[in-house]
Amino acid sequence: MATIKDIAKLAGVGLGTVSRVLNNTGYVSEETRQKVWSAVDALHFVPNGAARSLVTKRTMTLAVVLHDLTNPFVPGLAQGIGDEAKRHGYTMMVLDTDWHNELHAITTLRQQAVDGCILVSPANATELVDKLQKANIPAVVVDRGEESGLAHITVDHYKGALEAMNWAKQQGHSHIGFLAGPRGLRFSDLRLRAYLDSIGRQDVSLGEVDQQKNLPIAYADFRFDQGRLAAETLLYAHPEITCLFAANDLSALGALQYLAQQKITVPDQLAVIGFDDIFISSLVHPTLTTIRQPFYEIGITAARYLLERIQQPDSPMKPYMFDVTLVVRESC
Amino acid sequence: MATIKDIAKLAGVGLGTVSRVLNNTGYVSEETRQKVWSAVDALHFVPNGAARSLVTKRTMTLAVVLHDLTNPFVPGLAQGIGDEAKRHGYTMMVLDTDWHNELHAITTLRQQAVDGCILVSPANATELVDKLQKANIPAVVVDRGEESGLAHITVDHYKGALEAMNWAKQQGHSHIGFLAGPRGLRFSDLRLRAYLDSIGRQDVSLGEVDQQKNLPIAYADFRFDQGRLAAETLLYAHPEITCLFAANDLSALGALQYLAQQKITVPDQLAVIGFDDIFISSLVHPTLTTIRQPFYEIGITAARYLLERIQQPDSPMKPYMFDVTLVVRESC
DNA sequence: TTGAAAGCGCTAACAT
DNA sequence: ATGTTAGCGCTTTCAA
Repeated sequence: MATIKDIAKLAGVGLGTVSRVLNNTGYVSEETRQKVWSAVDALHFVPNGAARSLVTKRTMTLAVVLHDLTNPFVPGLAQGIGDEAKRHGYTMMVLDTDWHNELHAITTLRQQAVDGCILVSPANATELVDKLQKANIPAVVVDRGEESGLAHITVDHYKGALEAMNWAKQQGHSHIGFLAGPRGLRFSDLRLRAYLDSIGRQDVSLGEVDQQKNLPIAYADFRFDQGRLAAETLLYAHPEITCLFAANDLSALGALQYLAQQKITVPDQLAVIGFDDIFISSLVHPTLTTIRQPFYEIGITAARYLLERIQQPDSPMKPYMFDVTLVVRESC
Repeated sequence: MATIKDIAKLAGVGLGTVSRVLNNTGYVSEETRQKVWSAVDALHFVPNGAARSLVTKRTMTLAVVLHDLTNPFVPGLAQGIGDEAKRHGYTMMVLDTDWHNELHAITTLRQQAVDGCILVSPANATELVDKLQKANIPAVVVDRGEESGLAHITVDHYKGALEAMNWAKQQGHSHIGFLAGPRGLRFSDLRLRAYLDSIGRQDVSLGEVDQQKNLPIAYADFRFDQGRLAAETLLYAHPEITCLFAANDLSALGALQYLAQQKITVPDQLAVIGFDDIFISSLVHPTLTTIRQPFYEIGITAARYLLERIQQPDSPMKPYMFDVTLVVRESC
């Protein structure tokens, strides 16, 4: 591998000049510039990133810490981040924590010295961002940390769930069951809160939900197979239900499958409405009415925001709240 | 940020000793070892990857170059790679080329100096691997480069397509149409070849296919919407068809959607069989009969193979050919 | 078993 | 406008 020393020798100039040409900094005459570039071409020279990072303290790498690559909303998000990163000359590093090892990921980040980091709905945002801050790594959180004043981007989950409920009511449904996501995840809780408010149970706090056995709520934990089971449980316990609102599309899809097997027609006998608008939702039969989150745009924005914070670490933090859209299809 | 200098000072030892403790190399007395580690803990020291890379020439990073993060088979593959990489202390870097810029990605790789690279069905494998070789970056190709003696991993596409066809025939279908993938992609061509052979047209070379206007083949280019159109075209031109074999699940799903809209019942009026077994395929109605590729395992193997080649660059290359499995569901 | 010193390839400050 | 020099933080000889 050629080094700038080789380039300098071949071009007959000093080390500093080569560096100046490579980085377009300082004054270099057109003539020497040419000489350097042709030496670069001749030797197929590519600067050594490690050496460069060592002195500049920049790696031109962004990290994305996420929980599960196969989660259907992740690819769109990651693509947005990657595209925007590339546009600015950055590379994207992906750390899949598999819902644990978040701290381990942070250690990796510190070693690899990424310039910044996007945390996708981390389990413990505050702690992670704190650790990153100590290591001087700017971070942006997606769908978390709203309370704690971190740099974050989110979606109006509450409003989205409310819109879904309103649409269902508008379709004439007065008994709507809820397939809840995991408790403790903020955006999951927000959707649950909206559901409760919408059915007129503002009086029930999130902590009390589990005591209220008569509420038409079952936990599907955002998962397909749990969605099937939860739908079954819920319909058995609450035969009066005419519509299921699922906290995410995947569990709605599970419910849909269960209903198809039971020969329950959708939406005639039972309507279903989801949340997310993942790709699959427009393909299943019946197609799923849902709330769309603009994942790709969120990714773009997250990357852009992070890049800003990298350049100006103490610029004031702006809140980003994405709006969601009701996508009406066949299921409700 | 603390450096080993700080550690050395605090622990009252020399630089080399700290390094030896950190890397578990050479002899260090238990006592000094303790002293060093407690200094490390006290200062929250994390070694600087760039400095380390600069001297060791290793970055502990693997790159994955792929074309489209949102392609449904990618997440499983990437997860396999990432998991195996993590198990060996490596980090995964993802480069999404969006079907062009492959060469640009290579430049990034050279700069960031990854230790190795997995190319997922690159458009021009030989050229890329050649460039990487010149930069001393070991590479493993997934689904490409079989001809050219590169380190590669593939799936028995030919046999898989044959199995799909045999199953269709076994179900009593004698007029089977083909929704082809893009031409020129090796694994796409292999599936087409198997189709032709299976309908007894060994005489038609791949180059001649387009001249043979009477063949029941339409191009769906692996895409959902093209799958819809291709199904329509094909059924119009060849009403005798009773079964559609799609070169991948996504286009099969497109065909399925078209058929549902036309109130053509599947599999009674028309059977459909796909290739890939992406997640969605088990969720649509009717569920899709298809050929399963073990994406996660392929990812694991690709990473493991790459790691081997990193350790022993001139070890003999082993061919890896994954078997596929017929997954019988409702559509055929 | 340990400390000292050289050097990885580059940038940036300082001369010239 | 250009060459020289001093590190960046670490590993790795080489002595001791």
